[in-house]
Amino acid sequence: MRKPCCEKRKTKKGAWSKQEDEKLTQYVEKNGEGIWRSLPLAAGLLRCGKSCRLRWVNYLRPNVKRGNFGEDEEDLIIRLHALLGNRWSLIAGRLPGRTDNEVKNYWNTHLRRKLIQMGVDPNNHRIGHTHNIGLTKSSFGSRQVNYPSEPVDSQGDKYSDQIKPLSDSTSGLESNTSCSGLPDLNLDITIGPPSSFGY
DNA sequence: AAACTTTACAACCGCGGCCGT
DNA sequence: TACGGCCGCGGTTGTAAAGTT
Repeated sequence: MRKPCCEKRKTKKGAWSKQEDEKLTQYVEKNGEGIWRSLPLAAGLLRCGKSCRLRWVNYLRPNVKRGNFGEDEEDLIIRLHALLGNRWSLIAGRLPGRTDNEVKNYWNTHLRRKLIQMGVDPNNHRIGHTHNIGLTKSSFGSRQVNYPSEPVDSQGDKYSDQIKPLSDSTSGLESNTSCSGLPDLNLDITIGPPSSFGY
């Protein structure tokens, strides 16, 4: 059994102070990301490396977008969740400036509830407990969200402009057949204006 | 105004996978 | 091939803020 990474040293837990944020930011800006395990000592922080990484990635990183999610982002998250399930890092990777933690939190606090209110099971994106595949929920707020009507093939072209196949392996969707039974999705999704979603 | 409840989100924890030895 | 260390991920918890009674 692996020991917790922070067992060796006395480490601080809980909310980060301004001073800690500044130390971490200065260190990462000077030395770059990586080697999280040794970073706290080098930066003069009484935190474990994982904690530093989380704080940097989710909060301090310069291009992190904070604040409310737009409607286009909401739609994209819902559609991606229907395709990918709880693979938050992959979903977040398609949302510039958003982190997996933020997407996960937003899903759990807002979108899950929204889908439930709409009568959609947030786990499988089906209406109620029927086994419909290929549902089209006619309203999401004032707009429409189309769920995938069937598993995508490797070309991924069922999702028109928003979801296109990637040519390289950096999509994070690495295998042809995922262990969860999902098809090879190989998505290349960008956020466009809501009107371009084709609803 | 106070007490209580709900919501939102930052942070922690444990596990699995990858990589070097 | 086996082992150990590290990183990243997803689930869960803690708590401050907002809302309600």
